[in-house]
Order: sequence, then structure tokens, then C-alpha cells
Amino acid sequence: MVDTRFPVSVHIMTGLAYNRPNLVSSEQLAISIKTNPSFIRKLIVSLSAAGLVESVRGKSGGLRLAKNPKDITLDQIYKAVTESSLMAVPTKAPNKNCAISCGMGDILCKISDEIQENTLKQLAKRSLKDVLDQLK
Amino acid sequence: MVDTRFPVSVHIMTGLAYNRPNLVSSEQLAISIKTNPSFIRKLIVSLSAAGLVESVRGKSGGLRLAKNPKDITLDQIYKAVTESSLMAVPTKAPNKNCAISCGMGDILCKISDEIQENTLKQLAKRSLKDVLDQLK
DNA sequence: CAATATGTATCTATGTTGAATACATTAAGT
DNA sequence: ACTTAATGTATTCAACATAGATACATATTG
Repeated sequence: MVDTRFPVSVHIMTGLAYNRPNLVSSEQLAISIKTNPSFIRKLIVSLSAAGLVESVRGKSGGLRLAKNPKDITLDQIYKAVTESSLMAVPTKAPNKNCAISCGMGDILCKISDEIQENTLKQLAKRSLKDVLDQLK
Repeated sequence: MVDTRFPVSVHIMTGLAYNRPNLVSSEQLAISIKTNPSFIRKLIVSLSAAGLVESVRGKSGGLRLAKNPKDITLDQIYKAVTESSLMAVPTKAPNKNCAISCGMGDILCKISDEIQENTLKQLAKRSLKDVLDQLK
């Protein structure tokens, strides 16, 4: 199965940006994204912790952006909901009898880090406002 | 579980480059990488199809690079063994009653494509010879 | 013809993701 | 106060992808 947390989160954030400053419920978001409110709320926990979303509890509560869409970049969203790296890094201990095996770990980690950094830099160029403008 | 095909393939290719032009068996590679020959051979199928590896069957057979390490770049390896994109793209049909849902697909695909293209461009800068030099 | 390598197929164990469900907590509104 | 409706949190489940395991066909050397 593929990790959809980031794309789903972008969808969530776009929905909130679109309806700003009104509150939107996780139920409404779930319908728009065709997923379940449980998944939405799990993502909201991360997005709130990152200071991107505010929630209001109780009746007539809901969710809204914590910042202006132009001040939210996609790398912030990515970092909020994704902890693993795009490229897998070796987890197994190297084969100590093999020079190549011993050397590969560092090399692969360096490549992975480069990809990660580069991708985040690229996502940082795009704000939620850009996405919203593109939508219209 | 994480997709390790690319890092494992880089390891394979580095092993073959290191021992060039001698043949290396999938068994030896499996020991170096601490995995099983079956997985190695599955990857070899893809690497061979991409023209990166040659195999010799039968007794005293084995595997070797099909090209000079300086002419093999990491994006070639990546493309040979990985078909899915780094960032998940939406697979579900959009919610037709929702403008945002309908618009998100294209936007997310564009972002995914950008990341993919950018990452491959970055991997293209690095040749197998670079990896080998770095190892020594 | 025996030995040893790749090629190929199948099955299984494991881990991850997201769906489903339940329920506590909070706050509005009557 | 009480009902209603929202988030917060925990747990379980189903589906899926990955890689490990195994078996065996095929090819080639010696």
C-alpha cells in the first residue's frame, strides 16, 4: 500500500484554505476526499502539532487553518505528516566480511539525504495559496 | 514494509563494478547484502532488461556489468527497478460534488511528477564510478 | 553426465496503511 | 440541565506490498 498521508493532507489543507475562515468538519473533509473521518483526524493531530491547523471542539466546532495560506508551504505539510524518508535507507547491519557492504551504508544514506533535502526544498517553493490559485 | 529495491540494486551494481570484469554469483551478492538470492535474481531480471547487467548461465556462470561504470548513472538503476513514483498520486475517482476534490487530482499529479523528475535528474548526476570512487 | 549457475514460479511471513468502530471529552443551543 | 454534534483517542481489522523461502526447470561447463 502506498503512503497517502501527504497528498491527503494537501487536500485537507486546500479544503480549509478554500473555506477560510469558516470551520470545516472532519466529516465534510472525509466526504470530499472519499476517506473516513478517523484518518482525517489522525492527520489533523499532526497538522495541529505543527501549528498549521486549529481545531474547535464541541457542537458547531470544526477545523480551520492556523495561518494565512501564503505563509504555509508544502514542505511544512510534508514534514508535519511524514517521518520516513522518500528513499529507504539500509537498516540491517553490514556484512563485516565485505568491504562493499561496510561502505554502502554511508553512501546510500548520503544519497537518501540529498533526495530528501532536495525534494523538501522544491516543496518549499510552493505555498498553499499557489495551490488554491491553481485550483480556480 | 519499505521498498528497498533501489538501494539494494545500487549495492548489487557496486559489487559488480568492484569485481569487474569478473563474474559474481547471485549467492555472493546475497551474502554481501544479507538478503536472499531469490530477491537478487528478481532485481537482476530488471537490471538486465534495462541493459545494465549481463548474466552468464550454467556452471561457472554469474553476473557482470554490461557497461563501463562511468556510463551507468543512478537514475538508470532507479528506473530499471522502480515503477512507482516517490509521492503517491490519487487513485480514487474524485467526489464529483466537490470542486476541490475534482481539482486536486491534477494538482497532486503535477507535484508528484515534479518531484519524480527532479529526483531522477539528481540521480543522473551520479555515476556508478562516482559511487565506487567514494567507496575507496 | 554431474555439478553449478541463472531463470521462473509460487507460497508465506511480516509490516504498513488506512478503514472501521467505539467511546470519552468538549462546547453550543434549547 | 440536557441533548446534540463536534473533536480527541484508542483499538481492532482488512487489504496490500515487500521480501524471504522454496522448488524446480534450464543452461553450460568440465
